[in-house]
Amino acid sequence: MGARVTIADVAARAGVSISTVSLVLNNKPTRISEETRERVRQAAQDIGYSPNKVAQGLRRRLTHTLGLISDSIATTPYAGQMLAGAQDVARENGYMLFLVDTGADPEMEEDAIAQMRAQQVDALIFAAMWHREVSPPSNLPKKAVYLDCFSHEAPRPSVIPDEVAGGRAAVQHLVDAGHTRIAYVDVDEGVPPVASELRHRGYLAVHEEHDLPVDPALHVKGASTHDGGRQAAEQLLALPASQRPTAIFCFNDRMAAGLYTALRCHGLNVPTDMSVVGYDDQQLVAAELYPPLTTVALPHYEMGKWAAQVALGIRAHAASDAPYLMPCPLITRESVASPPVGAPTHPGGEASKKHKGDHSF
Amino acid sequence: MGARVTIADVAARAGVSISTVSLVLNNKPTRISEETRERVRQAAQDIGYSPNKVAQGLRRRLTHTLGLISDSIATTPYAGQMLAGAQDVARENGYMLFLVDTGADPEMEEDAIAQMRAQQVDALIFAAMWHREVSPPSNLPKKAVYLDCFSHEAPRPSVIPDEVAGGRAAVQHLVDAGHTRIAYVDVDEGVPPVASELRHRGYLAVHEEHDLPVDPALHVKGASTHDGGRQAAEQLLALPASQRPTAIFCFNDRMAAGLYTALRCHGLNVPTDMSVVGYDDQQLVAAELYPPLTTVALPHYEMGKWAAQVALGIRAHAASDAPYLMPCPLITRESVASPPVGAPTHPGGEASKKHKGDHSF
DNA sequence: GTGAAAGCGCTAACAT
DNA sequence: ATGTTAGCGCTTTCAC
Repeated sequence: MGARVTIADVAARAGVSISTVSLVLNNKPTRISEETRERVRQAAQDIGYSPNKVAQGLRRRLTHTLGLISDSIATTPYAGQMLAGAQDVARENGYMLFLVDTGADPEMEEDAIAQMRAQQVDALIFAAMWHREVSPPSNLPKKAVYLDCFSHEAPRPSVIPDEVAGGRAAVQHLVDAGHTRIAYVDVDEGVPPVASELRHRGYLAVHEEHDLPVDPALHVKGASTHDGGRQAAEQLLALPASQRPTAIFCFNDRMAAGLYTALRCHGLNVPTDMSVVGYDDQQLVAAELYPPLTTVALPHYEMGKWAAQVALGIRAHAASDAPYLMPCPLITRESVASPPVGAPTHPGGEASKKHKGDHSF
Repeated sequence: MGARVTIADVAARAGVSISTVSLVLNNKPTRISEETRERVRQAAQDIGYSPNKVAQGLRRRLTHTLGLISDSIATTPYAGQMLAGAQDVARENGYMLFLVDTGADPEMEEDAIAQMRAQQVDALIFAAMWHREVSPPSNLPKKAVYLDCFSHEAPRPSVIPDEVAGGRAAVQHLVDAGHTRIAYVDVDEGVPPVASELRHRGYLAVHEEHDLPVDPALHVKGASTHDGGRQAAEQLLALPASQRPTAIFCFNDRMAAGLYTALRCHGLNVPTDMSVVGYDDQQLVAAELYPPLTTVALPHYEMGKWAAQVALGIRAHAASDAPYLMPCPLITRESVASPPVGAPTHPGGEASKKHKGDHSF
């Protein structure tokens, strides 16, 4: 854009050589008199000089740019906080962020990587909108880092959410509130997201730890949408009274919203008749449900920061190929209460201490 | 990153000078034998050469980068499609996108602009998350363009949604369905968004065109959230039966969701008991309500494209300072039906043709 | 203490 | 039809 003022202009105005200008403006430990330094700084200030980053980049072979390639985090209302995290650490460290969304198209991914290389980015983040395994193009730089995804074929430093711990936290919270019959509304998709099984693992672990029986009828599935949640809830509500859950742990907030709808249609109240915990802490959704949804937050912002920090070498990461597991905090709101009095605690209403390992199916 | 292969390497391998390489790789109309051209292309291909954009940028004084500064579109789940639009245009035209979110902090905005200039971006977009007037820093380049915002002090080409037409479309749709008592659930904020008044203008225009009376009691306000919508609905529902609306036009989808909640709590069904139209077509919200919400879409993607196109000079824009008004399409889903039979058509149940201009309050 | 000069990788006159 | 040369704006030895 306009700013055609170069280092030569500063030098001229300060009556020194351009190398002197460069030296003082970069605070090089070269011995230049404080007097000249001041004169140079003043001159630069006066004419509004700001170094041309492109020229600097060419010379220093460092562009102070960070590339972020994602399938669609930038263009989807879901995981934008990852961008926020990455952006913040970039800015704090004087980096600019190059962004490209590829729609997960391999050809575009490869092209995006080529573009990033051509632009001489100093570091690169390869991100996914939702936690999954990816197969990045072969031209992915060695120094890239994965954000919200990982790859076995092409391992790199990687951050993903600690889904198992998240699932545990959700279910433990329900158990703490007194629930023993807890349903898991799972997602039912062609390729189930890795999160699905991981969260369920957390669900099972808590059951095992508390010697709670696991009722297969309480593990229902549906599409990962509002409507999927609604339909899953209908399944649960169709169960005989003695078998019904008193609480539901839901794969995500969208489905939890569907749950709310179904429950309300049946005249059931959240949380007095049914407790529900979601997952994601989706912005503009979880906190806006009525009542506000207790849920497990996906640490998008923190993961974004982590990725940018290790990409820029500001943060060390373990040498192992194991992804870094970012904690998923439980966000307590108003959708959980004690079970209604008189609710059955176990199938048929008989309380029982089942032996461990009985929760397989 | 790795790619340390330069034009000199290609020249060496092809047995020509670097200028020849440059000439053929840039398809310059200089007469170089087809034979040599092929040899050069082959050599480049063989060693995986890709021109250093930084060096090119320095020399050509054109970096093929587009800067996008926003208050928070990238980090908020709301208007990400603007980014998508800008990104798509950038990519299609061989540009890379520099992104920075400033949180609307003037100091950060100024700094972001300075960074963009220093990076020698070829074009700049200044964007807002929601349609508003902005006061950009004084260092905003002359060639910048506004996206989803505008400024009187520092005019530039600008795109904003055609809110008046959107409001008209919504209310006209309701009138077409047979409604005559239509409420407007407005937003009640310290500084009301410019959209608020504009959409209301559309509401009034339709009433005037159809000689429909405008009942001030039907213009209620609340916070622009789920809960604000819920409370506004309660106000409407507290009206005597004869004064109740049969349809509600809502400032945004979040509030419409709150409306749904309140309606359901009162045992009212959408759309048979009450029709509702929202605004925004917010991703993962509007289509996921139950029933899916008929709403007016904010043309985020199209606005993003427009901004990028005029910023890059691919698209002409009118010389005037008037912002370009992007149409807001009505998205018809399932929240609108005819009014219930027997519903009053006007206050007190008496139908009436009021004279024009009677809708002031 | 400060300046001259070389060069980052590339483009574009200008030669040949 | 192709090569030589002079920079783009900056950093960084190396002289003085």
